[in-house]
Amino acid sequence: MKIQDTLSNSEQKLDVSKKVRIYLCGVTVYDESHIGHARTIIVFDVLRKYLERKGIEIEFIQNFTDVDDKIINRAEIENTTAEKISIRYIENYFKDFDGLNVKRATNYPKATEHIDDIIKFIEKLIEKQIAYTSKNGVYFSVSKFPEYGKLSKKNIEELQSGARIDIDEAKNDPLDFALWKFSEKKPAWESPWGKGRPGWHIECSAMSLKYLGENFDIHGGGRDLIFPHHENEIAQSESFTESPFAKIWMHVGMVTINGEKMSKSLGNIKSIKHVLENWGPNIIRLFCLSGHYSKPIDYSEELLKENLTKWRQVETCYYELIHADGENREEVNSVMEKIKIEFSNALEDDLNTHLALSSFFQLVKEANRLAAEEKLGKEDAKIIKKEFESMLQVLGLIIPKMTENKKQEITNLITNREIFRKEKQFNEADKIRDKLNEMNVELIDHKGRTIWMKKENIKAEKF
RNA sequence: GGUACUCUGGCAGAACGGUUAUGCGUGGGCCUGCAAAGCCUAUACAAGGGGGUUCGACUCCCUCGGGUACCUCCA
Repeated sequence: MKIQDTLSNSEQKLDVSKKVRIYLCGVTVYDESHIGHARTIIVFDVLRKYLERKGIEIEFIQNFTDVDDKIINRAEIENTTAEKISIRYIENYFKDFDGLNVKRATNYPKATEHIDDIIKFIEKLIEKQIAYTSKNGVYFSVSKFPEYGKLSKKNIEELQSGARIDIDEAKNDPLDFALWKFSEKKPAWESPWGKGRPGWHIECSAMSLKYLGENFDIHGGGRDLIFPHHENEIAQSESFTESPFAKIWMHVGMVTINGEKMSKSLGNIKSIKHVLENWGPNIIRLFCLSGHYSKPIDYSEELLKENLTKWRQVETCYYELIHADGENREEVNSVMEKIKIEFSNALEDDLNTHLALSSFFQLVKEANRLAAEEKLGKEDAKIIKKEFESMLQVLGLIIPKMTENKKQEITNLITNREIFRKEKQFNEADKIRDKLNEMNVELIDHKGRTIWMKKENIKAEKF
């Protein structure tokens, strides 16, 4: 598999000969997550699920930043503790992302639970004279890391001349960044240099090293983390280990809205909770995967609607497949084989989910075509269904399941409707159909038989 | 201002020098008791502007222009 690497600015082969170690920068837990977060995490979810389908073992680490000024501010506003805030939003996070059908990471380390590791990390940097203590905290000396800027392609002189006026005259150099901030209040820990809390970037260096070791395979996050966050991580980690940090840097494009980045300050946030309520997980995932991950994607109701149409086709396909009972054999093997290969090839090539989706929809169309032409045999359906489900799994899409009781109830209603239809009592027959529609069950009349499909309840569809 | 990315048909979006993908939308049709869903079929001579390189460019180079992101916290 090839992945575009931000550092080398070229495609790199992912080594899958052994366990693949991935570190994804997660969220700062001070507020609700929005679909910008969702996209990044869904992209990595698909990457992970695809690799796992190939039988590759994955160690997937995603951190929670649970110590940060924003959390502290929020706690002050609400007159509560930072810990309570972060606990609340971690719970919130899992609610959102479980709802989006994102597989849980191997581990979700939190900064506050790794203070010792962070302190040890900083100690060694001080020992190496790469970090220094000032009156406000411990700083990383950027000038001691000559390669600084290699990820974001910035050069140090330009950064220095363009640096905004820094209030902190305790720093040797305006580019130096905090590893440890002195503070007496609230979330603060003892350290060899004084009471305080870690800076933002150090946690990822310390925790990725702890859980994934040196030189792990993929480090990811949103594009907006390239500078300064990931740049600083490289500086810290490579100074520490004196060996290359991550092998591949994979960055996901922003979600925009009306062409502008979705962000708190612009007030154009669409929370996952809100979108999930209205559109459900499948449509959101289809939307997030509809373009190449590295490019921005513009959020709009029209696009979600477009994906709703597609999702209905997927549902139809599923129910046609499970209800297929024909004898016909169309020799569907070769087509499926072709689609299957195209699907995988697309993902192998820098996780081209858009092309993978095209293949997937080709399968859906093929199945629906056979069904519409009354040619979908039971055996063929089995073959198609196997691939269908495999792709569904990789894409993280889920057909809502039904209880046996409900299925029986539907079958009974359909039988009754058939009787009315035979007797040409169409009013009565239509009443049953309406009743089923209210249950979000749609009937598909084939020649000589009627099948049903359960439609996912999409609130936004009603508007 | 600097750096990076980006600019494809009504919309969304691929293809990384030679097949004008694909989806949505729209028109027509099939199926149906009527619908719905689905399917079939038609539909766009598209490549930000201008130059090059080449037998041939959406794809490479130059240039001009638009957009976005980052340069402070940010997925």
